[in-house]
Amino acid sequence: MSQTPQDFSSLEERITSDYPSLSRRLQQTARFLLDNPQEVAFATVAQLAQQAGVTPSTLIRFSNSFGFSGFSEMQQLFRARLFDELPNYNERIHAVRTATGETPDSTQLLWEFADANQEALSQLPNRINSQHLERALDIFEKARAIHIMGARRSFVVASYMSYALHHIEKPAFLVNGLGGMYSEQVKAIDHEDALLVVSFAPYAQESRNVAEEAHRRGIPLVVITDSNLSPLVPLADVALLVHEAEVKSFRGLTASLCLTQTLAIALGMRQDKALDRQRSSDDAGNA
Amino acid sequence: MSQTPQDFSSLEERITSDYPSLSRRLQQTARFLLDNPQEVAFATVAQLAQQAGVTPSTLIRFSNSFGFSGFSEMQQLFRARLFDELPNYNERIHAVRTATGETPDSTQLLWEFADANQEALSQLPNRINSQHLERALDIFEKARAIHIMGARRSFVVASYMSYALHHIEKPAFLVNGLGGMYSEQVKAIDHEDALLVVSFAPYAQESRNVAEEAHRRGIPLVVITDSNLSPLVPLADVALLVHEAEVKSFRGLTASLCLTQTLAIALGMRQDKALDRQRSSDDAGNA
DNA sequence: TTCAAAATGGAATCTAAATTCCATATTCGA
DNA sequence: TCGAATATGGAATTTAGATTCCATTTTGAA
Repeated sequence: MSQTPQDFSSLEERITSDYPSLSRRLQQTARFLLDNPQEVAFATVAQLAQQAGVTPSTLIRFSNSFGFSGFSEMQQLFRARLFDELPNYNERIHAVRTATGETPDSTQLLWEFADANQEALSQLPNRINSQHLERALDIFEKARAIHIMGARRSFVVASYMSYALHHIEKPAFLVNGLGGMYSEQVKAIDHEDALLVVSFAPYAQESRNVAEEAHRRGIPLVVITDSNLSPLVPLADVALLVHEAEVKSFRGLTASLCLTQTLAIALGMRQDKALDRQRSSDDAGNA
Repeated sequence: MSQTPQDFSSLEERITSDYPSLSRRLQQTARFLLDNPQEVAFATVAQLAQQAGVTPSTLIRFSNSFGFSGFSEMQQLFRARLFDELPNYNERIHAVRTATGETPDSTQLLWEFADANQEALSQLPNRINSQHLERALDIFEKARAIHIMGARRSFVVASYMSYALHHIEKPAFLVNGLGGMYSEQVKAIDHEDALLVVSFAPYAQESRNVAEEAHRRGIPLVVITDSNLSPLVPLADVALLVHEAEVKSFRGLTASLCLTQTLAIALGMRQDKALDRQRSSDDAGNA
């Protein structure tokens, strides 16, 4: 006696292996489901039944025969699949919580944070627009030096970017406002440089000011922020949006850090390529 | 009078441009919808309303105000988006990889980083020893103030800890070596305080010096590092070990950040509990 | 060929979700 | 500070969809 499948891939397997023993209509249903998993995730029983050429009852029976309480239950697996194979976040948290008793102790909390951050990371690449990413890199590559600004929470991201850029030997300066000299630091930015501003709700005033100043001066501006509604978006040449995990009303930074890491390394790879090209054209010239 | 949006991106645009003229609740709704398009595609009005912190009516009103006959009609756009944008995580990675040939472009890289960091996060809670975590929290809770030190890459983690502690209103000082004054800053640490040193291979000399100084003076020392073989471990009262992801020989920081987040919030929860206890015993005294 | 068992379709029912409506609260201008 | 206009929450209602049930059909063994 086999278990009811808990995720899409085991369901898929089960259907495939049981297929020969199914009745004509159920086979027809099976074929349809495996061929159109996307459709199944969204549509209603009636719609699917029609498309599959069976009756709604057949779909229900099919679900029941695989151990589900009804079609809806089975449909959840088709939906979860679209969420990058991740089952429902809340259910998992809940599972951990009940397993460890009522009071969430620090280890419990660690699980929750790790989980929430994983979730954020899994969605990050889907949410980042490839064109935007490329354009940000174009700007950085052209820039003689990159200036980076982030206040409060965003400072962490800014300092990481600064570190990573040093690592790939791209000139980088952290606009840190030491001695209250934000605006002086912005004034020192050359027109051949670029500026990266990182800012999340509630959007520190210092960051807005710096972004505005750079915008006014026509300095190429890339921003990393959390929403299209951020006041920095209208000022930016390119805006990269990240969505961070939140646990106990405290937001993480993993997605932003991961994006930052990517920006720096991608930039490093571009630089290497450019250097290679330069070398080989030099060789050609010498030959 | 503008048209009802027919696809997700025009809806997104419309929401963004109309945002300022919306009421408080509708703005809240707008933010939620734009931040969680995936969720919106699947969940029911009631679930979404709860997550967004509004009532179901608000979601309907929101949909109506953008010209839809109801929420369901608007939801179709969120679904359509998933339908053509997201085949499947693995398929996606593969598609990106083959489409771009051998050289991984920036988007490909983003997938790799996100994936690697997810992996690191998934192992983090298992690798962290619960007792160690608790002991670190004990030390922090007892401390009047927490001093934090991290150089280079670890500086990012240190500054995040500093931010997070301010957030929970625990006195925190970043030992930043401004003006080359590391040792002066360590000398200023009181015996009732605690020190957190973050250091990863190749273990910056400054961090070792600071840790040694604190150890000599008998100041409670917690370290976050990457191996039991780290020179900081013998000096520490508690050592927390994290294992970071590595892509293109570049290490991430997500696991350390996640641990840091946990430390801060767990500490915050302890403080709250202590405060509650204090209050209720005060009440008892008054009665 | 017949009959019992299994499968099927579709109407009837039941459930859950979407929507409407209205009383209350909030905002904003006078 | 008041009152009108607008916004909001939540209960009541409606609607759509899932599920069940049963009469009919098909299958396959004797």
